[in-house]
Amino acid sequence: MPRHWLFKTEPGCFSIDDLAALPGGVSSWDGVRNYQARNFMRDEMRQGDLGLFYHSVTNPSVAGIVEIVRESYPDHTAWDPENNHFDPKSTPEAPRWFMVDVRFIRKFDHPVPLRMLKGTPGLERMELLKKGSRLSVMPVAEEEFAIVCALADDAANGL
DNA sequence: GCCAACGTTGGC
DNA sequence: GCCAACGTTGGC
Repeated sequence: MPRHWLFKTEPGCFSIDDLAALPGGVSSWDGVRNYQARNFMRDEMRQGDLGLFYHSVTNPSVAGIVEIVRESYPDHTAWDPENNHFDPKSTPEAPRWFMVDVRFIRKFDHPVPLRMLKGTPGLERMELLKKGSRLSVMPVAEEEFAIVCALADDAANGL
């Protein structure tokens, strides 16, 4: 049974259009430097799982859907002193940070705004909506995933 | 720009 | 192990 996830990113840094423009629409989800988020990627994500692609900060909203196409492997950007996410405590021999590869599936014609999620029945317990939630990678319940997709389709149909 | 909430660091 | 200080995230 595939699980569902949410990937958070600032669109000014990496947007769903950026992902869609890559060859095959595939990108590694590198740069995560939070242990809880890492553990989700390293231990729980499986090929074929689906994820919501969330834009934070500017027009906070769910922008589309991605799929996990490669399970976790070491995040080599942690080894590069020139990289913004460099971490000297991570080495090729003892990698500390991990990432998965995601593939672009779909961009919503009408992104689902955060403020709409907040008022939608069935999403009360969504991790994203919890006060002070700052996780950049988090699980999403199957029902929650379906509700968000339905909201996007409703918006596309002018409802 | 503001500020609440969070994770990490480091002194003790 | 505790906790204050700090830097960061992210909504508004």
